[in-house]
Amino acid sequence: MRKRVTIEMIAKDAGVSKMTVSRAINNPEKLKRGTLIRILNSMKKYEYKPRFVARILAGSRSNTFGFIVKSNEDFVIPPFYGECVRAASNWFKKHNYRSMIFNMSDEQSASLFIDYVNSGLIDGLILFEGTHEKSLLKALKSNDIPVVLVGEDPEGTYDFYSVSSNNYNGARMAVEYLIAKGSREICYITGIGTKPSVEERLRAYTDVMCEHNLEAISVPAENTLRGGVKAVEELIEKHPSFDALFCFTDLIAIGALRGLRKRGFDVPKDVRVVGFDNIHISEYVFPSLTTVSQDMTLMGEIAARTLLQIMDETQPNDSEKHVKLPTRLIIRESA
Amino acid sequence: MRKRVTIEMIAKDAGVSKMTVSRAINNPEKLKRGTLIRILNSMKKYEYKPRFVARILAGSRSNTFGFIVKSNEDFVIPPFYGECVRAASNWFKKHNYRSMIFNMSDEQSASLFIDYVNSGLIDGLILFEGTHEKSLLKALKSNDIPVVLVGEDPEGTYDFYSVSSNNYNGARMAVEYLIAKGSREICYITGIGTKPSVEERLRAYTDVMCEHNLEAISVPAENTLRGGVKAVEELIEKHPSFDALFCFTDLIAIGALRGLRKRGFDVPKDVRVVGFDNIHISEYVFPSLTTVSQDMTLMGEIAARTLLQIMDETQPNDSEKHVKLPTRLIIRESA
DNA sequence: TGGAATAATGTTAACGGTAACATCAACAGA
DNA sequence: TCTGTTGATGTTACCGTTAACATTATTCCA
Repeated sequence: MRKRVTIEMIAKDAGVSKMTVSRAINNPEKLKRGTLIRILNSMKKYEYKPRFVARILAGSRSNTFGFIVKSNEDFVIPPFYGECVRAASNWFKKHNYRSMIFNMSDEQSASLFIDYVNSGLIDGLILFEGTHEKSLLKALKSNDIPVVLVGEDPEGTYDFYSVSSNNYNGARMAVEYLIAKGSREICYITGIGTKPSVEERLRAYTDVMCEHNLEAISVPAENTLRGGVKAVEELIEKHPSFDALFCFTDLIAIGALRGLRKRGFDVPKDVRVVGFDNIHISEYVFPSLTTVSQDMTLMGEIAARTLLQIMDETQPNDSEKHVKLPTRLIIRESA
Repeated sequence: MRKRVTIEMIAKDAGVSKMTVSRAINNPEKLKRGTLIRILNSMKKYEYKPRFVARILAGSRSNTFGFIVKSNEDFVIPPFYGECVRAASNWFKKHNYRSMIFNMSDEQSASLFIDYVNSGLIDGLILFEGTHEKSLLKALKSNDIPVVLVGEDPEGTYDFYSVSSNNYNGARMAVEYLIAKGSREICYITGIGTKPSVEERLRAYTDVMCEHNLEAISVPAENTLRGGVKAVEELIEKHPSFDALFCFTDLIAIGALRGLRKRGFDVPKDVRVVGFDNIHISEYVFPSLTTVSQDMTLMGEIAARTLLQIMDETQPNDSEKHVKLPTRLIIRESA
């Protein structure tokens, strides 16, 4: 490998000082036309690329945003995040920012990642649920890194921006729909933990059931395909007479479909099933899944836009600090 | 935000020179016990974290590996990669290396990413199929970055290491199984492009069909769920009498299941379906998918191990430069 | 006990950029 | 013609670390 091309070599070749080359890169409008052209030619000739880490050390922005995700046993990037990552990435790219994805599955990876943050390698972050490591949040706050939480809005100590869905209304729609369809013994497979999404959807379910004088029965499940299978088995054991299932997520619901089939239940004839999230594959499983759709594309766009605004110092006003988007019920074959 | 803690402050606090602090971090065994302890205490007291970019600029390794993936319309990280990313990540983590994921969907993202490579921010890379951008490969080669290609083994100009499966044998097994089951009009939904995986599986299919004096009929499809649906529609139009489908990937196969059902075909009674990859969700769809399994976990481990070996200069010998792993036929409900 | 070998630490100069200030040329207005 | 202003470029210092070499302290053995 030949020697690295540095700004110094370009300066010499173009017959100017380093600083003038630096200006050609960062403030081209401040140079005389002829000088600029000469420098650009030299840069092309040597295939010069400024060295990222040197710029950052000298105090520049990195123009890089990151996504922090938590993988589960089914997917490295849970499909629920997918659309959002895609939309935000596109937004960043359009504004000439890089973006990258970090998998934060444990404390160790958090600490490794914090090095990045502390070094100025990251200008802003989108965090998904399950990645709110305390040490990470602290590092982000103390480095003053703009953050947007997506999908979950924990009104925590750190007061970051957030974009999420109206979980309560979404879950209500689902349960009310099942009741309208004629289901009476509707069980709920809920999520694990004390996240707002878990609590709000559960509350909606119990509220609606209560309003209709129906018994609310819920079992918890890991947010995975297997979690759905296991929860169904538990339900069949404890409450074999249910005629509908509302599930905390599509992943669980797809697992539930499999669990039901294994035990000989027909969906939707014997049991109606409704999920939450509307991940892409839900349209393709059999029976295709009736579900509550979160507008992940919009969430991604809003998150990205918010980060860019924070960086431009045109901070969105506080009323937009915690955005909650409406959900839609998508009716397919499973209910 | 208070002022950054630098190595200088630690040096002063511990009453030593910067260099000694640097040694405490990088070669603690070279210091006198007392000095080391004093320095460690100071570091803890000030919560000192060395600044990543400064180390790299001064010539250190980044201890960071990257995955380059190409998202499709269904997933940001195609599930096929998933297990591999997970396995390799764990391997890296165990050896105290960071890893991160880059989505390389177009030329622009390639050029942004190349900045990273040129800066020394990346010590090694795992590339998945579809990410072999020419400009990227060139940058990797000229920066002497260790690379392992996973899943595809294009014997290209750059001669990188690779880990892939024996596509030919895998596909043969699938088609022979279908024939053994009694299928005769077996169509193949093939992939797009001239990748080895596409060519080898297609060749295996035509070879087996030919050996049994059966007509080989194939249609191409995008490697997505929708691609599977569309290909089935095309087949029904052109060759409505098929009794089995072999698909280039599970994603296509799952799409095909949906397409078949829409047209009233029962799987496996009317049509047997076999996929390729054994992605996690294939076990959960209905009917669960019979498929050719690639050992992605092992591929990930081998890829990670290879990278580490290259860095240790204990380069694996050339016989291991292009690893091809065996595949297994996983029999489930769809065939 | 002295001198060589070795261990422990210090000093200097990079790494490759940019900020802040300095300089110089060109031009306008008095 | 002189001076003030502006525009274009150069100089110096610094970002925070490590490599390479220099120095000093310690140990070992004749």
